[in-house]
Amino acid sequence: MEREHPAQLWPTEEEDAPGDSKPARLGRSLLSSSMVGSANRGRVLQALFDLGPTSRAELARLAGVNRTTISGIVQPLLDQQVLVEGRPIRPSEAGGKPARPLWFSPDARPICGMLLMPDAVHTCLVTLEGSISALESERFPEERPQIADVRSAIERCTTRTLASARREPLGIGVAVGGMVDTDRRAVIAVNLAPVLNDFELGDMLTKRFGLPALLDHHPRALLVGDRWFGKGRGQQTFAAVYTGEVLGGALYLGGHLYRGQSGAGGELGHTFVQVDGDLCSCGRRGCWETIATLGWLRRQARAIGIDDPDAIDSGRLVALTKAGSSGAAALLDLYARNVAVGIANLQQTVAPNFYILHGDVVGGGEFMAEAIAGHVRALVPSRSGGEISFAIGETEDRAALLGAAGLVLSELLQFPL
Amino acid sequence: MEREHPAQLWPTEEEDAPGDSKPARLGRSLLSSSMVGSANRGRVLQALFDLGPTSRAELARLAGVNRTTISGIVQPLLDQQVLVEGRPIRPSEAGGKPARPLWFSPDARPICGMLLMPDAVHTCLVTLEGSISALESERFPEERPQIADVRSAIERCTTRTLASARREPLGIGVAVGGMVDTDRRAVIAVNLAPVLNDFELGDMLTKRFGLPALLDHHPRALLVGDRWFGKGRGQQTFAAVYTGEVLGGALYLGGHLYRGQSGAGGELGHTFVQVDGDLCSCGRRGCWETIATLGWLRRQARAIGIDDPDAIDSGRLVALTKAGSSGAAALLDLYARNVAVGIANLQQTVAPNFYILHGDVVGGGEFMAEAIAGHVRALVPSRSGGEISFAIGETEDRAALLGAAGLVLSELLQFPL
DNA sequence: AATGTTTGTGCGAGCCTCAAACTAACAAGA
DNA sequence: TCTTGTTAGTTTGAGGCTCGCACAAACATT
Repeated sequence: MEREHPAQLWPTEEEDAPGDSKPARLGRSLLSSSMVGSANRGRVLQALFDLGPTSRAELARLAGVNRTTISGIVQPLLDQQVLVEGRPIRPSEAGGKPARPLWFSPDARPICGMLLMPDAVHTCLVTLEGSISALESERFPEERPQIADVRSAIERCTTRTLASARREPLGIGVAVGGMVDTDRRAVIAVNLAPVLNDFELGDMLTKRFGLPALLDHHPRALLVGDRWFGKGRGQQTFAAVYTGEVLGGALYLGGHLYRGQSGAGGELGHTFVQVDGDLCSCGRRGCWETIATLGWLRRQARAIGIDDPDAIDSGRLVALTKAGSSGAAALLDLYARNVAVGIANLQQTVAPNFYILHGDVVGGGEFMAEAIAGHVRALVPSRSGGEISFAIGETEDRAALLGAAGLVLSELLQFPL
Repeated sequence: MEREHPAQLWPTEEEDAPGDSKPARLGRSLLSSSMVGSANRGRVLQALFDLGPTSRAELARLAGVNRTTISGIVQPLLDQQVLVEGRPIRPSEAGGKPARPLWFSPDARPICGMLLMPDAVHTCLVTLEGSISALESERFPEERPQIADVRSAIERCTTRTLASARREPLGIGVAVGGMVDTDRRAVIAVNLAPVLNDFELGDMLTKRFGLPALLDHHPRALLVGDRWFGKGRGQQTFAAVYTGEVLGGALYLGGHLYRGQSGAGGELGHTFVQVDGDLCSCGRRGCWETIATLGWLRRQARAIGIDDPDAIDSGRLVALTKAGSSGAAALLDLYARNVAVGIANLQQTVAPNFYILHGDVVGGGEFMAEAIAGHVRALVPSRSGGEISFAIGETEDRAALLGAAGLVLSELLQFPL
């Protein structure tokens, strides 16, 4: 792996150091001509992601700019082997010079994606085309792991993955199954793994591997994975919703990943849907998590006498329903309704209008998604311009790692205006 | 009122006509040099709003740009009398040439603010400094009003207000007490005033008065009023929450007013906080409106035997509590808690961290706001970087009209990047 | 009166996009 | 086969904008 300049996709601005010494910014500061260059380069690349292989002329038409502009932006990217020209496309019957579609080079620098869970770490390389390779995993010691164990496990895993990279990765993106401070790039807390509390993983990775590193929590990573590599491709506004043992969500609003202060927001699991309802693990009452998690589903399954209730999930529930179990059908409907309640609230609050479902629901397939969609539509007062649509995310393992890589991509493509 | 070029604050771009003929945009299209000019002009003006009167050198320092850049931006604005130079400020003891603070000229073109309620219309002029003048009102006929009556009432009212304008206003902003389609600039529906349903007010105003006209619903107008003229001045992310006979909210996220598809979003009143709870006016059960409106408060007041329960509101509730009524104190606490539930959900979902309270709560003053704030803080799981703060908005009449004017201002200052 | 400091203004350089002209590569038809 | 029409991509010069530098203006201090 030869050594390259750290950030060449969006070249050589000195990045705002964490301890930014500049005085409080005026809004965000003003634009300069060179920023226009960076921003437009990012937008062209983003358009390529959204459209798939596209010629310069087509890009120029869609953007409403001059062809020469696109050529000027694209040429350096071709030189850097970020992009390549595909084979000429037959012109229409009107004739004309064949267009050469541009697409991401397989030889472009990859991104390292990392998934940090309570019990293990997974790493891989992701190309700009969205293919995964060099997948590695490392489990943490089960008995009272020390932070040193965790650090060395992460280091080993990452080292193995990076060894497969032919070019230096653009950065490392980490999806964390817990709370994250995106500013400090640190893990705040991970349920069931107190060893990870207050763990400055971002700094560690940057120091150890000399690469930019970004952390975010799991649902937000799923969202950006969907945005660049999945069903959210090309969407300007949508939400990702994760269900399972816990609930979470993330928002992509007006072409930007939304993060609240230091990465808050999207903590949907602990919104109230049943004031003074059942006790939640957070100590409050009536959180959405009390009625829409797998834990709730298991309790209900047991109550109505479904076989092996501890192993119930959307997949089995759909199978039982299709096999004719009326009890399962009723439970599925109630579960779908309960999930839909939280989504309906999100729809009323920010109206993303498009939802990508992740987690347990994926196992239930289209059937489950349709059940939820139906309830959401019934629970949201109708409104003009408000068709609500749903999609199912990638399978769990791929989604999270693509998402982790997507965090880096978001940072590279979204020039901060 | 002499005739001027329609949009001179942000001068002479041909605006995107409503029936924009350009093909589907690439994300949003690329930046050009001239857009940099417009965007930077907008940002400088925004900074002036946020900072108050400020010299060129100071602006340049805060923005981290060259002084000449600011001079270049500001000079045309001085020529157009958008800005004026204030009197020189004494230099510090270090000496130096006295700075000349820039501020909005009282002779700058004003904005026409309009508030459309079920029973009446109110109009006024708002200067860029935020002062209100030429206030006019017109009531609609009480018995079965026809749309023609409403149109002529609005025209008369607007004409009287505009007659007082020394320069042609920059535009007309309308706050509507009901549902709005911001794209079509039309009223969709107003509770209790079916005559207003599907009323294309924006087009009518533009045709009749030759001015740009913008509509938005009431809570969103309150938010932008706060942003430019009120407690939200200079904030990058915050929320406005309206309580009273109905509930509503609006979001300012990352320096931009947030609108969902065709102006949805912020319809907090019909988020679920009590699944299968009391029947709501919308036909669903357990909406936030069933536990946090004045209607709920009146029912509770009657139930516990408070004097004149039909006239209860935050103001009286606080007064009774301070006078020592334990029943009122308990009711106040419950009311504050119920309001806090919806805010806590909003905090968990988008984490704006700063809330400006409008509507009934304003009458209860700091006491009421503190009660709500306390409950919100208790209802939100604690989290790093998450101090939640509250402010009380302007009194109802001023807030809505300033907000309506703020809609126009947002459009002028936020150059769409 | 001299010195130091800060504000605001010309001037040329650099970066970026745009318009127009030009070359390259194809289809269709005489 | 040759001409015409069409589309893709490149070259070149013009115009906008910001930046750095130098300079005049206006103040405080000594």
